[in-house]
Amino acid sequence: MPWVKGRMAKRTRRTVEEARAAILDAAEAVLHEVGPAGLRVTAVAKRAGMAHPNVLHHFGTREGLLKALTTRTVERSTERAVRAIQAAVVAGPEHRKESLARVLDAVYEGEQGRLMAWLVLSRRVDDEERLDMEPLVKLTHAWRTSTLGPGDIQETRRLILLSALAMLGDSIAGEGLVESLELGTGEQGRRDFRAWLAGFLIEQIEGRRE
Amino acid sequence: MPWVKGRMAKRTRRTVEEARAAILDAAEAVLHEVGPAGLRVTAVAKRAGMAHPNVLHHFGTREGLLKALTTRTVERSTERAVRAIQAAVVAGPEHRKESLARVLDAVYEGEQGRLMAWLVLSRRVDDEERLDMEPLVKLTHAWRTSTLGPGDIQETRRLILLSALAMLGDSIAGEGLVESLELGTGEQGRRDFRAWLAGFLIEQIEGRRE
DNA sequence: TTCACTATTGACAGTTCTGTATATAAGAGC
DNA sequence: GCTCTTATATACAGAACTGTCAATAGTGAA
Repeated sequence: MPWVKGRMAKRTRRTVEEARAAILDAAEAVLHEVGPAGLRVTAVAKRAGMAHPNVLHHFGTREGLLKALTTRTVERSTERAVRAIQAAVVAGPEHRKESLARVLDAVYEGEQGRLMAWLVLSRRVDDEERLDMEPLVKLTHAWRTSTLGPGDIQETRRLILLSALAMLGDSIAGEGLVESLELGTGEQGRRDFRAWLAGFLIEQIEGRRE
Repeated sequence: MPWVKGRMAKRTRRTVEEARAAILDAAEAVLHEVGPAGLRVTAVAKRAGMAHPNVLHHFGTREGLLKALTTRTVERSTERAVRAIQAAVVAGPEHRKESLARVLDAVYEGEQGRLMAWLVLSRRVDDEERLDMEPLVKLTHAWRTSTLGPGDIQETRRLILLSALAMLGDSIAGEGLVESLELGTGEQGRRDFRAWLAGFLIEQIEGRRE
């Protein structure tokens, strides 16, 4: 049977890598808004500027797309965190507070926090994608001891946990809560809080040093 | 036209209040698992043991159901928090740490934390349902000054923010992160962390008192 | 230029889901 | 008992969504 119905649109042919990246970027934007359960293959395709079967061609199924996106997000997040801490280490002890503030900013910077929150909440991270926190613990503890002298590593672990949970909460509810508590408006209020938190953590560590 | 197809099932007729409560309970359980975007009216009905049009009869639309559930969840959460803090106030200064730990436990106790996380993340709280934190601030500051003497209320606000964000993060990622950081397993690890956090907060406040 | 490969597309099938129309039975009130 | 109200049920319509299939057009290699 000949092929007559409809007129074909112009096609832009990408390499496999380009196509996959474009689709993942689009999926990330969609997921940022509606979360994994609300992610529609058609919406992703539309945002990526292609027909939806092409998305399925590259990722097999909707579920495959979500899995790939989860992997990429987790990798990027841990990468980002490790790099920020390494930067803090080389910055030296005299910039403790600024470095720590920058670490806090970096961990769930921009949309990454919301993405992680969605993925964790829908149990997509933590099952397949167990986070490996050990390098982060080692790095942080090394940084801490190098600037403040020896300390309890369990305490480091707890402080990391506190920071991680607070940053995760911040990326979910930060804007609303900062304003509800009259601690400033919008992004500035959140940055102020993070700066304060950095100082708070360092004071606490110093107070326990002896 | 006569009505012949199918045989009617036994019916249990509830009052409006009972029916609405049963449906909201079912919806809460479903939402706990899959979030607002994943909530299906049919799934709620099945869980509540009724046919799905009955759900729509009571709440109009799927959206109406979600709105009602959001309202109920926000009310319950704030109620719970306020009550826990009031209990802490009457408990007196000698039980500061235990009281604070119990407040932290209560805020997002059980499934409430996950529910709030879903609702905030999908922007269902914060638009219509702006949280009113002022009573909580007042209560907490009164408690703080009554046990520790006068202090900066801005600091109280920041500490509340830190606690709220950490508890929110805890209800989302607590289990996984506590284990990843080797700070205990399961619920016990989280309780330990909350107890430690209570002590941490109080030490910090005392250190800044003078 | 020609050819092979495959990224991309339009059309469609099957399922699922929300919302509606209509019928019925469980109670409440008389 | 009888009637009226309405919570609940079945059946169905229409839309949306995922995944399949076959056709087609870029693109690199021969």
